[in-house]
Amino acid sequence: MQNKITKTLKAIADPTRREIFHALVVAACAMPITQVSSQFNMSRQGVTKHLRTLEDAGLVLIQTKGRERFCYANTAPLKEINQWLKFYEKFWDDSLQNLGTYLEGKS
Amino acid sequence: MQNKITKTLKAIADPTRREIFHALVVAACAMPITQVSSQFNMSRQGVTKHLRTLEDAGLVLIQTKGRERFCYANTAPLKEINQWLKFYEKFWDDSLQNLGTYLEGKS
DNA sequence: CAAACAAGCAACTATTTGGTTGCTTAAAAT
DNA sequence: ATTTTAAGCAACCAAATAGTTGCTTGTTTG
Repeated sequence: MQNKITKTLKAIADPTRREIFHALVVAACAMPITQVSSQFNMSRQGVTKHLRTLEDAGLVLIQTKGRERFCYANTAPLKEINQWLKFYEKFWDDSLQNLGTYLEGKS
Repeated sequence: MQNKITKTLKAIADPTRREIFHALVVAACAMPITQVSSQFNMSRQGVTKHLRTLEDAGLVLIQTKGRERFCYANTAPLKEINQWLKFYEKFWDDSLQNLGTYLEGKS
């Protein structure tokens, strides 16, 4: 349904999800869901939903071990966002002045 | 209500909005709303709503001239996303291998 | 085996989002 | 001065989102 970059952007557009993702990145080791959710002022199910969104975007990988499900951050999908941004870097710092130029010509 | 980066990310998380933004960037000149909306298979009001979201994120600047409202892209807010990404660049390419290492230690 | 624990599933709710249409206002053109 | 045009506003709608709770399932552990 949604393409990859849209999924990734939507995943990180939510501040709670950015926090969850960040926590997993800095943890540098896999964590079972309960342990993740214990760090947030939210029900386990709430966190699970966010984790699923992140997993769907590939930003979190989950591996089952017995009754536990270990979550781990994967930053790779962020590369695509970086690529997307690269195109617009060319336009940084000259947008406003162009607007000025254009509007002057009009008046 | 929402902080800046969240607004920016939400704005570009929508594919239609990314298209509108892109069209304005490559146009390199300000365009009245009707002209923007003519490029999309959507009502003018639909496009206007998206433009407002983009404007609220600072990605589009709008200046009124008579009965027209000229829209212009401003890429500056993307810098903040770039900053956000920078932190995670450090972790690119080693996420998966760390997971492997961790899980091996567990078994 | 029984108790405790990790997590999934389903149902429900409120809010936000992406879109529409109809009507009004104000500026420009004829 | 009338008509056309640009755009705003408001109301409405369906679908998605962010969250909750209650219950079940399956794995550990005592």
